[in-house]
Amino acid sequence: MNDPLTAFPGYSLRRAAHASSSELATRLGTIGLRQSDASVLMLIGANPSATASALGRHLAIQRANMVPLLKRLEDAGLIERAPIDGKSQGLALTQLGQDRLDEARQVIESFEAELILRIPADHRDHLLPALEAIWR
Amino acid sequence: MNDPLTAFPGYSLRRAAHASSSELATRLGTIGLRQSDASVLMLIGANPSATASALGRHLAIQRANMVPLLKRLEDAGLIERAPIDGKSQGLALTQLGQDRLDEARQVIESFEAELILRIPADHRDHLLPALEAIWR
DNA sequence: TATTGTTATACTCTATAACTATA
DNA sequence: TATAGTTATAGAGTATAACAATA
Repeated sequence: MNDPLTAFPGYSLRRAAHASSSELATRLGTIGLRQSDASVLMLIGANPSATASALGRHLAIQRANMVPLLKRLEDAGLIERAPIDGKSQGLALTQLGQDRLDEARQVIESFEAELILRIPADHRDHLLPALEAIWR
Repeated sequence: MNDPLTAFPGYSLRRAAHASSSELATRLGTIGLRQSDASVLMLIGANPSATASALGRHLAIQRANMVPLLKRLEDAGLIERAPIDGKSQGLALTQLGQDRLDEARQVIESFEAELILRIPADHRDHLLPALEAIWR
């Protein structure tokens, strides 16, 4: 089939992200996490007592959409909240959350390693800086 | 904020695709098209009398999800269907569809040109081959 | 006044299963 | 038997508006 789309980096970006994302989602699913769950756990792990709003801003997830996400993690016993002041609450991993994060990190790191290996060596080191120029 | 995610190409791939995708969606919205609409129009334009199933396979859109998409394009008077045999139907652009495709192409091409310019020159030519290695 | 957390809601995208009719 | 088109449906991601309480 004649394909005028694949010449566009933007189109390939979408297709590559979708393919890679589906694969990672499947793997994280085996430990009961979504990609957004894993992102939030990693960010809380690296920033104990961060607030929901701050995490959302950093991850480009809106405040309103953080609510069910955090509720899910809390209901699963992975995170807990502690009041900072009357308005904000700091988030932290429980021990179970820390353990789950360790599992997630293993899944993600082996996934990322395989992803990088798929890229021909002469293009490999250019990918991350090129992508960051697009969204950062 | 301490961020362990941005070191991962897979994460940056998602963020870059989302950022780029939102921007293009906004621009295509001004001419009344979604990204999937524009993709399908471009593919029909380059492959007259292609079937819905074949387009879907090529674009990674499932048969079932092609139905409302094509109905929308047909209702808007952009495409028409012609029976190939008792089972399949070939898709073609109407004159209105051809005109809309020309508009979409302008939007996409200027978008893609800007996207490429955002990437530092020494990384620029590596992006497309790296992305294609991921999903093709 | 701006921000935090929240509720409610809606739209889009994606996925699966099942059905009919035809190749 | 496999394929094309279709229906119905569900899950997930994303977006906006609005509200109360607090900084």
